[in-house]
Amino acid sequence: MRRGRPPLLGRQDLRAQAIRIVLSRGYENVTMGQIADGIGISVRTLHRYFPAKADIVWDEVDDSFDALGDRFAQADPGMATIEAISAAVVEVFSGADNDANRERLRLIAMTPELQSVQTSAFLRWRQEIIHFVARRLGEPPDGLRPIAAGTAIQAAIVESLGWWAREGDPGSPGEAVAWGLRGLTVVGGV
Amino acid sequence: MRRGRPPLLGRQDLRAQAIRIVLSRGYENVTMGQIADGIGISVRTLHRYFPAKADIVWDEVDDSFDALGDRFAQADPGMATIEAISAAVVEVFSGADNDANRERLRLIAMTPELQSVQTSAFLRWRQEIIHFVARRLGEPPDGLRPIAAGTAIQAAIVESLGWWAREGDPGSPGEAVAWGLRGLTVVGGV
DNA sequence: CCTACTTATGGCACAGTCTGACATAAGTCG
DNA sequence: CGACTTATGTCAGACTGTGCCATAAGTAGG
Repeated sequence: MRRGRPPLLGRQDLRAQAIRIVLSRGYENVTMGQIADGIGISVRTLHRYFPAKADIVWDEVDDSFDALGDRFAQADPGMATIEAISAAVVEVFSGADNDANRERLRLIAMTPELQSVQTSAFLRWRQEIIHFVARRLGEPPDGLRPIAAGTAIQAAIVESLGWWAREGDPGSPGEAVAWGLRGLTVVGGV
Repeated sequence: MRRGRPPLLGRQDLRAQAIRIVLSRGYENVTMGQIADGIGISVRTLHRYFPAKADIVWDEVDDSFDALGDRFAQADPGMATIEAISAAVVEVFSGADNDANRERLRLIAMTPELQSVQTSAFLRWRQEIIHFVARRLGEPPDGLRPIAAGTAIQAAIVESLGWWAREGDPGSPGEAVAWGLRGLTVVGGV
């Protein structure tokens, strides 16, 4: 059996409760202490699960990593790179709860501290995209072009999601991403 | 005449001294208190000139804004959007001191806290690019495609500069940016 | 049951960033 | 000289984040 003292709450529950509190009061208006109190744990424990406050909001992205990686692996080799990435993101988002996502993404889009992300989740996601681009270009993942293009694509995706959340666009988040990435190719050609 | 008590040091001198201290000891190894002591001013005053610690490093970018905006205004209408932006950035950087720039950019590239930027300078710069893209696309500056593409292009530029500084690339920073942005168009087409 | 071990949690102190309120210094203008 | 204006300094405080150590709550084995 599993040794040691069992956690009071699973990571999922913890995250759900924390996000609920953050959404209800606003990211900048609530402190880690208030979040911890609301959940019923100590601040120290909260910080152990989420090293940075921003991780509370971004960490949920972790769940879509495996899915995204799988989509990349299965991507049609004949499909253009950006199209393949767009398709993968669209699929990952199509299964998600749009209303909950919109609320969380709007929070990110409207909170500067959350937009400038160096969270572990965000970095892992970027690496995934960079490696995919590198394979497509046939270049090493630490080369200039994969890094520059991968980072740019990630930025476009995040910005598209933010725009979708801010504007209250009637479509799905996946559609917004597809549009945004297509805008990238248009600019590249024009 | 100018009323009130004159500043002890101009903003330029302040910034130069602060950057010198940061570069010599490392961004994360030096505190605002140590920087203030090194200059000979109080921490509070230092914070008044640079609201965030990251501004000390990024603020110098401000100087190239007007130049960048001018280049955009003079850009050849027949030139492709990315080419025009690339050319403008190259020109702005060609006049700069490469060694000093490399040192500062390497600091940014190797300090996570400096890469995730929401500094005022960075945001102004982004808006400049977004507006240029919007004019080229004939779309409003708050539309999805200009925002997504503009943000992506800025990310590619910054990432290219970081790569150039990290790798010790023998070329100029402008060349690295040109390469990185070209990689963006390649991915868009492939 | 009792002991050893393992893991989660809590409490505490602390460094560091950043802000607000207020006093003080150093100029100009009349 | 006195009124005004601007820059600086001092102080207290909130907040994030980390290290250290004690404690709680389980399991495994005698």
